Amino acid sequence: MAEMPPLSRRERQVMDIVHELGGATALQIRERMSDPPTDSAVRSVLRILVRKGHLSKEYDGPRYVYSPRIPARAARRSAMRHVLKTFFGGSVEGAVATLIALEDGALDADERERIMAMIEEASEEGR
Amino acid sequence: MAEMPPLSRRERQVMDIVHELGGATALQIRERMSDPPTDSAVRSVLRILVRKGHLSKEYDGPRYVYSPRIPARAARRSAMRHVLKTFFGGSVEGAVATLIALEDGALDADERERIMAMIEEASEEGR
DNA sequence: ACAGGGGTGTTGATTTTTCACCGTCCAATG
DNA sequence: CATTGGACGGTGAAAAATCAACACCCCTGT
Repeated sequence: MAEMPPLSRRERQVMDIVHELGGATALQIRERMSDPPTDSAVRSVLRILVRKGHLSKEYDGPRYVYSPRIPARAARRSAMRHVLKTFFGGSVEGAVATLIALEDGALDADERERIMAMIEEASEEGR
Repeated sequence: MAEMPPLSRRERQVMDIVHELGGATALQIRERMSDPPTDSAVRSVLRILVRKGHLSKEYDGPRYVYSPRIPARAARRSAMRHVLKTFFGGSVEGAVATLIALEDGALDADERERIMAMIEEASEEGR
């Protein structure tokens, strides 16, 4: 059950789409691709991803829905940990800075409050 | 100058290492790989990355140092934007939550303060 | 019952990626 | 000098990824 061999280009592209949607059909996935190959090509990589254990198939009505085998929570953490390490030298501070500056100007009062609260809690837990 | 074809597996692995180090020699890169191929193999993908315009070579003393062609700032933003979209549905709040919970318990008082300050500023700017 | 359409898996060929062997160059060593 | 060792790039062959054609369903409607 080791996670071994990193994903190929297409595989990663498909995984990203599935992660973004939570779960998706072959068609939905193909629609979100910028350079869509044949429907059958998409299915090929889907099949591979299932065999490798990264996706699961579930029969929903008349078609299959593919979903990440890894819980969303874990996937999020893993992805975030990776960019944190790769691009921010592990600096949470730096990462947050970039994050809040991303959606230029956004971040309404509510959101701000909730984030502040989260940080409060997080640091209290630490003791 | 189009950024087009996404990187292959190895290419991405190498790019990540170079990003993490800011700049690196062929040897340094090879050392950081979990499954290191031959030195010459590493150099091959390096050569490709340079040709594709993702890396630049600079002669530092007796050897080449490879560095990302894209400014670190832009790379960071781009990477963060991608995980934000893919794994957090664009929710900055969610992303920050995961971020601060990552280094379990960590986040010393200073860091916490600085982050709070940043958020304050960010939201004030918005008005 | 038949035709048409969507959804799926298989297969084999083409393209890309990955890699190590090898030759060169240079600098330091004996 | 001759030799050794590190750094480098070219080349072509092996392996992997990518893809489209094709063949099967299973429906639904004619």
